[in-house]
Amino acid sequence: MDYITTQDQGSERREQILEVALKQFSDYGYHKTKVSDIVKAAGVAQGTFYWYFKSKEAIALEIIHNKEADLIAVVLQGYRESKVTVQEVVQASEKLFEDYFVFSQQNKYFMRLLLKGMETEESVQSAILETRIKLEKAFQKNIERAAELGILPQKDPMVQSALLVSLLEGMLERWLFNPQQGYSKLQSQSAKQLAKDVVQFEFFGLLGI
Amino acid sequence: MDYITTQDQGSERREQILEVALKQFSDYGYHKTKVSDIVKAAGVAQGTFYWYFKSKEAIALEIIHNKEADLIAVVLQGYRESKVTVQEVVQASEKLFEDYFVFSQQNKYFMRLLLKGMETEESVQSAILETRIKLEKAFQKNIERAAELGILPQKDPMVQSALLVSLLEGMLERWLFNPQQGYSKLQSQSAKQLAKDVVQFEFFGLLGI
Amino acid sequence: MDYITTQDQGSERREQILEVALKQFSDYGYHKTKVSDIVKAAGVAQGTFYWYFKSKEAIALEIIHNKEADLIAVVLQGYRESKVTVQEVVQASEKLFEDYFVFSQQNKYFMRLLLKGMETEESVQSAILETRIKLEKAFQKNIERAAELGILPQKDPMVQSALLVSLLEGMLERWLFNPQQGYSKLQSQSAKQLAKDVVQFEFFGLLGI
Amino acid sequence: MDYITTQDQGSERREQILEVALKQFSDYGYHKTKVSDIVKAAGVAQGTFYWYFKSKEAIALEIIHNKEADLIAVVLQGYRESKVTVQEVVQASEKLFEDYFVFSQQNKYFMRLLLKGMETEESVQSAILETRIKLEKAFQKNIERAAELGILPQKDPMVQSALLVSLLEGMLERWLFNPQQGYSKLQSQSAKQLAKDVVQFEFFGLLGI
DNA sequence: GATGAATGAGGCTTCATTCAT
DNA sequence: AATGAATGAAGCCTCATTCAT
Repeated sequence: MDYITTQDQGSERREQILEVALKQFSDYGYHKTKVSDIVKAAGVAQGTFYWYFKSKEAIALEIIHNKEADLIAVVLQGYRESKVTVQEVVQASEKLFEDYFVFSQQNKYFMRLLLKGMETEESVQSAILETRIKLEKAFQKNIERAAELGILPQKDPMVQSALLVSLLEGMLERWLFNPQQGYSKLQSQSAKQLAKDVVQFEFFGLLGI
Repeated sequence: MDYITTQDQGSERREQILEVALKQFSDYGYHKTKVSDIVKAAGVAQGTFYWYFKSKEAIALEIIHNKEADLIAVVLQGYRESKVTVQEVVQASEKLFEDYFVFSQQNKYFMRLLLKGMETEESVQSAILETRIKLEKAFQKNIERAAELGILPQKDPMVQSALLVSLLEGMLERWLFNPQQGYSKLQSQSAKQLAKDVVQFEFFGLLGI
Repeated sequence: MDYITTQDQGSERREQILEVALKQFSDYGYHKTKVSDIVKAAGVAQGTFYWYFKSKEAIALEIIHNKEADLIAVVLQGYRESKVTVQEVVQASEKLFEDYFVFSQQNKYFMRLLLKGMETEESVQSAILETRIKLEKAFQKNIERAAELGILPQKDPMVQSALLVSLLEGMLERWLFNPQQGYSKLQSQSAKQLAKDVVQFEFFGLLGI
Repeated sequence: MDYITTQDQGSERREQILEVALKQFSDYGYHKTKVSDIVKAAGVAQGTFYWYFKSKEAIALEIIHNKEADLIAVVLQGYRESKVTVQEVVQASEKLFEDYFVFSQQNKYFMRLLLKGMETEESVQSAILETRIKLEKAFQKNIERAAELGILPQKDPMVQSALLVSLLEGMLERWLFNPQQGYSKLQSQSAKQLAKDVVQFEFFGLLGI
């Protein structure tokens, strides 16, 4: 007989409500997701929601903050080793982008919130925006390092990271979220293949080799 | 001496409500924009809104459809003349992107709706999505033509237009909409300069000349 | 060339609005009939309605009062001559009921208002009720006279007229107004035949000769 | 000692709202009865209404359906035993009519809805009409049986039941619902006495024995 | 911890009526 | 006389949040 303590059963419930809320926010948006929907899907009573969370806004905020660190970690980790040749940088980029796409695949709902930026309270909006900025900063830092090493031409790194992240986010959106026409070929690609396409374009543009 | 007829004064009211609504939808989103807010800002009574529009949903739909054609026209027009050298294509691209950014600047609120894709009724959502798809299709067609002419390498034009539009939309977002930190340098650029940056990256990538 | 004065053209409009309103009140009821519906059907502008009538309530009141006198006249006229034999009374009744049904047929919409007693303002309600009471009083007076002449047994004339009018109104409703099942045979009857049925029942009951 | 469970307290609230709504619908009609009136009279908040009922229309429908079965049962039960003489049939009729009037007295508000047929949504209208048709069918069936047994002359049973129900409904209206003049004597009668009057007229008419 | 009934502010919309022309 | 745009009170309903148990 295992002595399962009940002390963290609440925790489990909490986790479950969080998950359900994330999915619904992502699928239907913040306003169209009613607290009553969340509790129904989570199989708890309406009051229970408010035992665990102060408000609908609070749970949204928590959802954002929860995964922020994980996402940033993916990017920062991607550049840890120093590289010296273009070849190495390209390979590192490929690896990084793949990680980014894999993470997005595994955290589809979260990423949709981040990109589609739900229409919600100021506080949540800000949280989303900040996360995205942090992410872009992480990319920017790496571009700067590569420029210092003479691997990349010396151009405005802010603009370059903006271009790069635009690429990543745009492709991610089309790959994971756009349900309909046109992108079926894209959607059947693996994260690795998608990363390759982006890297190719990133470094060499349309005319590229 | 012009005899200004009063006959379209009603039309003016209508137009004014449309404008106010567009701005508010763009600034605060669909759900947070109350009909009562719109009429207050437009200086008319609540009932007046319903004299001109069937519902809140209807005005949103009309807003989208209103400018769709204009936007598409900008892109289609951009490629009318045939080009034969890379130089010409690059220049044409620059011109096109500039037009796109200028249009966006002049229709800032509309473009924000399009990109941030407000959380709203199905019908409006679809209208937005369709507009974006049409836009991308327009770009795709031109890439295909350039490939046929041997100006661009023969790659998947769907992926290439997706990459391109990602670039444009991402930069547009950072240029026009992101109110805060980091993008001040970007935001002070002219549409022309921004177009140059994007074209440079588009054709030659990070490593480009 | 006829010199049609335009002075009563307004009158015509007025009449037309009255007619349209009567039909709509009867068909859809007071509350479900909107002033905007009436004017649409009458082919005039919304403001025109209020040139002719003080309010929606006022037009309803006028409609009721308009035909009240006609209806009462039908009943009072029915008993003008003195009768001395049962035979004569029965024949007179038959004639009277036929008149009543014919009038109802010709004033279908008005009679429906009277019987279904629309859900409306107090004042209109009262007007309807009063009309019905006047009608019943007219019947009652005649029953009293017949009783005095020894033609009818001396019973409570109030109850008898109530019974009689119940009969008339109930059959009228089923004959003219009930659109559906069961009454098709009834509905194809003439006013004369219907009057016969009612008179038969009135004087002799179910067991009657 | 009774252990009154609190489990159906919610049910009590529901019941109370139903009752209040029935009374108000009956007294003022469907449209003039506002949901805000109902909850005020019931002493609950506006939202509470919508916890128990989907809409104003839904509660009206439920009210109708609730008592329909009871009413039909009264009529059907009235004729269960077989009768062979006129005397027996008359007595059975008297009993049945009395039951009908007693039920009506006890369900005054419901019966008013049924007879005055409130101006409301299609669905409720239909529910009311159907109930009335079922009732008349029940009467018709019994008249047919009496005719088969040779107790009543062979005439059109549809017409006869129509006449009969007209009588019952008309008298009920005057007995229970007409607040004013003229019917005071009627209104002070017992259900039994009223039933007698109607039966007398039903079988023998004005001239009756 | 958990329930679900209860709350009430506030949103969208309708519609009788008024007003400027 | 006539128009039709404009008004605003008021109705139905939603839904985040609270409360008694």
